Amino acid sequence: MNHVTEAVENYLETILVLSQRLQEVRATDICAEMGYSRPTVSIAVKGMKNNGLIHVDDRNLISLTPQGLAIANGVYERHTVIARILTYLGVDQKTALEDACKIEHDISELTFACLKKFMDEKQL
Amino acid sequence: MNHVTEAVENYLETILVLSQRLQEVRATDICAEMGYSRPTVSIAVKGMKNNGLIHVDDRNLISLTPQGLAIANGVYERHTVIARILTYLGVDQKTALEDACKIEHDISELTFACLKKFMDEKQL
DNA sequence: CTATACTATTAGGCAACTATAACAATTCAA
DNA sequence: TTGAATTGTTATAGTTGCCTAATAGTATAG
Repeated sequence: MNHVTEAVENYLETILVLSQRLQEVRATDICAEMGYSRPTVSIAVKGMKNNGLIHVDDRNLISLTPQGLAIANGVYERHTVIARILTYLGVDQKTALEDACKIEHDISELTFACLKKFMDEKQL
Repeated sequence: MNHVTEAVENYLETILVLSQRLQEVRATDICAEMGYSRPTVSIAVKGMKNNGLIHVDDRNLISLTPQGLAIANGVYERHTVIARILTYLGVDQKTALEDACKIEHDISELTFACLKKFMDEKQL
């Protein structure tokens, strides 16, 4: 598989979140959520489609493939754990979510496992 | 002042570390430390010089200006605190340092303060 | 059914940050 | 003191990821 960039991780995570929130997900929804222009999202969608990360049907509705879903779930889980740990350390909700959005792309499997273990032990 | 990119933060941090390790710091040393080509570092050095972050003397020796030093110290302090906290959570030394290199550019002032406070309380 | 609004794509561009190749300048050792 | 190695720079190019402007296609309301 190709390397998945931070940008693509963010697109996939956004699609996952939108899938839970909306009946249907289309490029426009991604624009609104991420604050990017339509051409930018259009090109990103094309790329992710070509890499088998998403499926785009004949009505332009977007869904995650199993492969894309696996990545999205991974990123989202990191996001959640990081945000929780930052909150536990005293960071306010808003900042914790913002910082988690960035850190989620940076940590190794190992570090993630340790963070998760720590929070599990704290029963949070 | 201009926005300092992650790349520039890394160059400044590297110069700080090299300054402590070596008598003199030149572009070549940065190449060796960071694994970048000479042209790449040459251009980065020129930019940082123009932005008043470093000084380059007539023998091409590089030093941090007060402004550059302030940034480098900030990044380095984040790096240290993050690496220590990850180690405390059970991450091995090598991985902790690698991940800290990435996370150090992403966390807000607020999150950094909380991380530091946590480690201070643990007396680590 | 047609005009409007909405959605998607194409074309062209720009800023960062990296690279290689080639050249210039400097240093240093024989 | 000259030839080789080291160091630095210029020119050129590729990738990523964003943009605006313009075009094309689709859906919907009158």
